[in-house]
Amino acid sequence: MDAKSPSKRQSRGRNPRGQGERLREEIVAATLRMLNDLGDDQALSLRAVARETNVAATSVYLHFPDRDALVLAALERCHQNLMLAVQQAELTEEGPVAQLRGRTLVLGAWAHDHPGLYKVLHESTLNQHADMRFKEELGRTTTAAVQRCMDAGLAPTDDASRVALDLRAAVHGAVSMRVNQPDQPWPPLEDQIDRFLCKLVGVSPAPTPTETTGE
Amino acid sequence: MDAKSPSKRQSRGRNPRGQGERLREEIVAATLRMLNDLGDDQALSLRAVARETNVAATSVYLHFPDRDALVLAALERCHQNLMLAVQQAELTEEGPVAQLRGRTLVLGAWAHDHPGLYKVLHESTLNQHADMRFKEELGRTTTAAVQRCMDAGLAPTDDASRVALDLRAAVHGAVSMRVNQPDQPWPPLEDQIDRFLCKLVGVSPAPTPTETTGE
DNA sequence: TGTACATCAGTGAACGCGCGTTCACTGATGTAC
DNA sequence: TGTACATCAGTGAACGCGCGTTCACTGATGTAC
Repeated sequence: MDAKSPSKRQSRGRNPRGQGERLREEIVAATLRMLNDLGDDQALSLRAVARETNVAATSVYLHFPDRDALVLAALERCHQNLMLAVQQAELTEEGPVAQLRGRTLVLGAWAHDHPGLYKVLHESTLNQHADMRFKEELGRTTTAAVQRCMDAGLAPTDDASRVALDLRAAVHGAVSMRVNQPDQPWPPLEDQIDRFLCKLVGVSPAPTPTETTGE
Repeated sequence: MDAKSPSKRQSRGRNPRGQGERLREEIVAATLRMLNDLGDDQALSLRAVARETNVAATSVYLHFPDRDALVLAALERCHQNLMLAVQQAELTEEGPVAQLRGRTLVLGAWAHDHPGLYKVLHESTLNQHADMRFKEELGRTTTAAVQRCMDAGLAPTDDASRVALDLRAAVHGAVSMRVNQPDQPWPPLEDQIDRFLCKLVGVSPAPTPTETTGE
């Protein structure tokens, strides 16, 4: 009899004519929520997404040809969100080094806030079986950010794509370990990222000596 | 009529009296083979393992209380194998730097040879839901290897466990990216590992005979 | 020596479940004439 | 203005499948007496 009653679904009601795409959004949102909880794309079922959306399982097929298409669409949306957060961080900071640091820290923070999604995006078997070329953007923008540091003379000139790859690998590894073993007593990610920026990219130590982040 | 006939299982025959534990070994071996192919523990079914072993599904219960116990036992075995390979590499090399480099390279090579197992061991959701404390050994031995470099004056003295964690994170990230996106055009892992050793640990460049920087 | 019994190594049928997907359908809202 | 028809947004029942697990069993080999 209540909204949370598991035995019988709320009717939810249908969208007005011409607004059918709204359901698509709700389905994608539910998919992202569940993928984040599960941390594994294979564990997600189309039927569970439908239940979460308060909709018949068949209704999902109104917007997605099959389960895999649904998951992939959700992950592309997820990647867009992540890229947006990273760009936002870059715009907030001034100077190439602060921008590179800002975007890297935000990536770490995003992973901390959405550990399951980070896992699915970067570590699920979908990476092998599906076309996820949209992910290449992250590599390109990282290289560009590193290149800007070098161009400004704030990092030793080197092959920017190679340096960016090293940085990306190190940060991904640090994040991955934390995401996969959240109960382990990890030291602060921020400090580790700063070490990577110093040692791998060669920028001078973080401009903020304590924790006063920017302002 | 043939060994590979999918419709009807070969009888396989039973083990002689007192040798029942052999089946356990076969089941674990099949589990590891399949986990490596799948790269995901959730995708592995007890029934599939039984089929692969040419045995009734119920026979698995003779040696493991349930599916999860089977997977966990296989992963513990898997970790033992990995540790053995790493130790072996360490014994082969002479000097703390060569030993650290050797163990790190072997870890990378092992991941390259068993990408699915590497994924399951380090990136599966089992890490969150099961007790995999046996994995802590890898961290301890890495720290010890780094400490030996510092003690010998071959790396700047620092908090060895912190430096080891940075190295481990970086290498894990580099390996993880390659394992998860095997079709991407990655540069040689060996070079990347050498850069990590130089930049993160601070040892002098690899003693490889190619350009002989420090001979 | 025979024979009853225990143990060992494994089997086959059955259970209930959730899954992805297909199919024919419902019922409200718009539109052509 | 009425009315037939099209479109839209979504439903409910059904399909066959593989799954984890339980249960009672089989049949060979050892052992006590």
